[in-house]
Amino acid sequence: MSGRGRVPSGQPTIADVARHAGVAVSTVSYVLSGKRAISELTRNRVLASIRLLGYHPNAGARALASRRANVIALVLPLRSGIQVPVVMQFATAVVTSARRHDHDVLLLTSDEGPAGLHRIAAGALVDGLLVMDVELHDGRVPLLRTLGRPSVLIGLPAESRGLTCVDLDFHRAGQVCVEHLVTHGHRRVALLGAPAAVYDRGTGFAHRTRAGVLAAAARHRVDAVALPCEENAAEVHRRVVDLFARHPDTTGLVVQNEAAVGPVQAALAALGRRIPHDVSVVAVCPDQFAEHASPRLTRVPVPAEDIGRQAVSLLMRKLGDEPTPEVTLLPPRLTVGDSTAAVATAG
Amino acid sequence: MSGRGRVPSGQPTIADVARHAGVAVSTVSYVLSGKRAISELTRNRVLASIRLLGYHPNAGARALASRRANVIALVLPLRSGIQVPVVMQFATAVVTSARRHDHDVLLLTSDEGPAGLHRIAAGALVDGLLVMDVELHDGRVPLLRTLGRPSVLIGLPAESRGLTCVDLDFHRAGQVCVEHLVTHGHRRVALLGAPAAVYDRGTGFAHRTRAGVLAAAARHRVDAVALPCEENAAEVHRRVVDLFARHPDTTGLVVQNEAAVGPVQAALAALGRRIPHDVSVVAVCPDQFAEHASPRLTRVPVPAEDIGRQAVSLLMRKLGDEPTPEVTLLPPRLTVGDSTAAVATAG
DNA sequence: ATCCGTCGTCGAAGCGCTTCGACACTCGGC
DNA sequence: GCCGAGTGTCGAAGCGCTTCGACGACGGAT
Repeated sequence: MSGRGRVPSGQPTIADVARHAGVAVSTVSYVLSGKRAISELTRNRVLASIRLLGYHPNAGARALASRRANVIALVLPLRSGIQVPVVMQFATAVVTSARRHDHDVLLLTSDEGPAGLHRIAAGALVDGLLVMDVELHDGRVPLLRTLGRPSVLIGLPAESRGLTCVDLDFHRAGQVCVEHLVTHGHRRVALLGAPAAVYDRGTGFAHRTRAGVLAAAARHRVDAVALPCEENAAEVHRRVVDLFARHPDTTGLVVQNEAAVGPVQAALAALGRRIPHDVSVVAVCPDQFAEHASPRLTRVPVPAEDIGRQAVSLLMRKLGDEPTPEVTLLPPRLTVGDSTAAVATAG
Repeated sequence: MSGRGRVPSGQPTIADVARHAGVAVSTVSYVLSGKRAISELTRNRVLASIRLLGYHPNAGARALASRRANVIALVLPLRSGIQVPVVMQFATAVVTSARRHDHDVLLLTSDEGPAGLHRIAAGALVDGLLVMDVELHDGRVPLLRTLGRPSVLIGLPAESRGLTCVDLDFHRAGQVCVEHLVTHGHRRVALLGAPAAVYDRGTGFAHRTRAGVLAAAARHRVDAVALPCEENAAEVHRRVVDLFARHPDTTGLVVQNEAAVGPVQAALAALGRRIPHDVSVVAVCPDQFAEHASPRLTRVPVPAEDIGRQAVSLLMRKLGDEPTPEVTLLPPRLTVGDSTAAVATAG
């Protein structure tokens, strides 16, 4: 009496398909992978059997034999102050793009620390990693180099040699905002940026935007201040009041914090400054958000979808051992809304 | 001349560990799984070798041999109008809890449709599924029954027989809000709920909250209206103005839409109605959010963390073939803030 | 007719792990 | 001194798939 026999899983296996189609197991495999020529006739017979039996290849077996899990990791730190909706947009773009490349996405937060990345990578649970919310001096960067698996960063650390990074060109975005304001005659502008904690830990996009704003202001010889900006209404209110107390002649605002946009508008209203008559506002934020605000904001959208797609396709290229550029910065595009106007001619 | 020899992966295998420790492969396996007794001495020797070699078990091989991937799927539809931050909170709670149970999380959006769920489940990529944003008549529910893998719903469909569901008791939450207002003497209340689209597709939590609000109002014989509520400021403003035009004697507001809270406050301010002197506001939303609003809101927090943890632990129980309750509803707790007060005695 | 190159298919050897039965041992009870 | 019941360890058989080499069959060139 057989003896060992573990119970069969219930799911049909490739052997079942082969038997049903009257071909060898390897033939079924080649039909599925397309790695060898198979006659039209055989292919159709096999495909019919597959459909009939409801066959789905076993992921574990496939990963084991092919040394490819067809899964990529999405590493999301989920720190305080991150812009949740933007992150979510990235995540969905990544999942969707990955599926187009026949890969699935494993979600990793960082609270397991470096050990988590090791476990995942060394255990061959994933073929490659996508790392989000990158800091200028990110501790994960050296780690990535030791993992022995391809990775792509969404964001740009200070030192990008040997890496593959994708992001919006936030430096340029900051410049573009200021230039737009300058073109409209504004001579004193302010950046209301990310929460202080985000700058403190050296998050790339915040620093780069600030640098861009300040650089453009300097070049055009306009006065500029950059302020961090928390996300709750009371804080924002205080900031704005304070800003206009110190610099009453401020007429241009760059806001890089979608959560702060509403409160900023409210605060300006409370100060009796109208948008755009008295103060022009440019936002760096997801497009949807800016579009539904009222007035419709002049903005530099963060193209989360594009970036996510790019990131995935770069990672796929690396998985296929193709060379990839170290840094891919998407050019910012400024969309004019109703929140900016020429500066009012002095009384 | 070996011949076949594929290149070795580079990662040490269990065989390497066994050789290094001078034991059999199976012994290493038992040290790792604890499924058979191993002497202290041997265990330590093996563990030392593991650490020394930097061994991590290959996930695919393990999944194949044990028929357990140690991965669960998190199914997020990501439809319009979902409350992104809440969803994100769930997601991170799920990932964290899953790790505690030695599982990883595969992120699935629904844009691949039912086929995606089949692929994942039949291919044994995951051991079980966690399904979020459940509608009253969710098309995925019958599907889940056919997958042959355990699943847990975060949310509550109309028909929950044979399922396992976890959620906040939103019906009770609605009641609690109204009761709080009634206790403070309010006689006309309104619910500003989720966006219309959310009700239209029959999302459970929105309907259940509305039902709870209306039921409590009826029982306490106070007047109540329930309005859907979009997320952009202009819409909200119109709604609120309209509400008070029709029912100027409204003094209690239940808001179940964190994105709308700010605009609601602004609209009330614009109408010259102060919180809480003229109008009391109770929010159903994540705690963090309510806590940082000003005034600090009276709220029924959505305990995303708890729910996520519960969901995972129920799923783990199902994976272990233990019985689970069909419906687990967490009791709502109302936290008093500064946005509600006794109704002003009529002038 | 013969030879060679292609095409389509097959069989078998793993991939790295878990798990089952077998097989020493040791130890207490009689 | 022997038996039986644990203990601790080993060997081997898969898990379901991919991939490599082999090998007929066929067709065009010689």
